[in-house]
Amino acid sequence: MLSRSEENYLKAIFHLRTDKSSAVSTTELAEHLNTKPSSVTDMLQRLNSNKWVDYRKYKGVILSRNGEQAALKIIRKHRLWEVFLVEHLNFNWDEVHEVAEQLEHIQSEQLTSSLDQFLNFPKYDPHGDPIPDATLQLSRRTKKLLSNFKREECGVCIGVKDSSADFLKVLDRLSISLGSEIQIIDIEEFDQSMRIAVDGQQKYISTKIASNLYLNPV
Amino acid sequence: MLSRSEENYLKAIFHLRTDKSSAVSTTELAEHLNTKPSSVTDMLQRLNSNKWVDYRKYKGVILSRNGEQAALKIIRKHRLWEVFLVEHLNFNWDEVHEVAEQLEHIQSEQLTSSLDQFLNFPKYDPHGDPIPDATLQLSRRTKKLLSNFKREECGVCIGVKDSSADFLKVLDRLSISLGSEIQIIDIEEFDQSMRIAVDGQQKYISTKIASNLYLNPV
DNA sequence: ATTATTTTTTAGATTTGTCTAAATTTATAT
DNA sequence: ATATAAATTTAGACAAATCTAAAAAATAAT
Repeated sequence: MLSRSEENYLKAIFHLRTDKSSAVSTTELAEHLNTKPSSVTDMLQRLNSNKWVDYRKYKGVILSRNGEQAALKIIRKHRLWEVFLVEHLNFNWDEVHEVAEQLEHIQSEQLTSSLDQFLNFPKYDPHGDPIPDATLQLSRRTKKLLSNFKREECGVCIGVKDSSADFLKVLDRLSISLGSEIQIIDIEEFDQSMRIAVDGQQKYISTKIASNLYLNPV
Repeated sequence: MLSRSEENYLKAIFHLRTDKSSAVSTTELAEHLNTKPSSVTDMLQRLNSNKWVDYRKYKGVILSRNGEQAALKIIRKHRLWEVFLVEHLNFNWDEVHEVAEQLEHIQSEQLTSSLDQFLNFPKYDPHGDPIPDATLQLSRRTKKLLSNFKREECGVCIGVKDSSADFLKVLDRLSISLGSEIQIIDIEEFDQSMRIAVDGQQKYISTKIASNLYLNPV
């Protein structure tokens, strides 16, 4: 069985690899996990000898089939708990992460599947990220950064790229949440900042905000 | 902050001390925690130097004020989660313990208090044990073992002494659960076995069963 | 009250996960 | 192509939590 620390490494490798699709480097992992490169090397050697990852000296690491399944299980639990915290315990979406980091390590198949059922088999978590189902499949949908939209185009907010508390607070202030309908009214030539309508209400947002919001085009 | 292992020691001392009210011995703790006496000694010395317990060589250990508060916090979380699992995730009362053992270590004041509220501030867990409230007070009520009742007396089932899966299964089979009204119809002189009525239905039970069921006399 | 037995503690070793400092390999720059 | 810088690994150490085996203290038995 995987230790908590091993689980965190697998999860980190998964997250760092999804966009990059090349091997993950020791330094990257060390930064992401707030630890030292030498500690990462040690752990990767252990995970490699137990076949959770494919790691080669100086060449970085990728998840094995087993490792990826294990990572998906943890992510599934993490995201289900986030839904529970927001929908039933009235957490704000910027308060859930820290607690979900702990809850994701609880070991009980029965707990995970009952929770899934209790929550009505949600497909997305409160940040719009997909929740692996019981067979660990992720649902995909087209998502496009708001910053890549053109004048007059429309979309529904389905997720965030940056999920830091700071950014989520900005969204709260702008009354933007998952499901908000957003229309691009105008784009400033000078700095690409945008005038948009959020569920009818006009707002003005910076490029930085626009480039961290995912919309599903309509 | 307490490690998971330290938390388990505090909880064990609390549980072993409630009935006994004398100091808890090293061997007792070792058995209860499935570990060796030498490991217990090590840990008690550490807990003692951090003022969680009052431990003296060869004399056993009791909780300090701090230690008792810490133990009550863990017990509060454990029992709240048990209520959640049974009432909302359809766990049977013999399936909750193992999972609650993990959930009790999650650190988040906000989580505990929101969960308490979500569950409507329950005073007792699914085994009838009292849940410490936000100020860590336990509600008390008179409870008497069924085996101490006399012919024709009545009571409401409010808890179990033995909460092993085996015993809880027996109770399921007898349709005895928390809140069941029980009347003693007859007691066999020979072996103290009992004929009782559970919510009107007559049943025959052994002394061993009777001496593990708590009733609130009416 | 001595001896024998049981309980408890100490000493020393082990595993996991981490660290620092030094050595090695890879990448970059002239 | 070689020197320099950056990234990575190795070696050795440490803390937490455990273990076994041996020593010490407390308890029980004669």
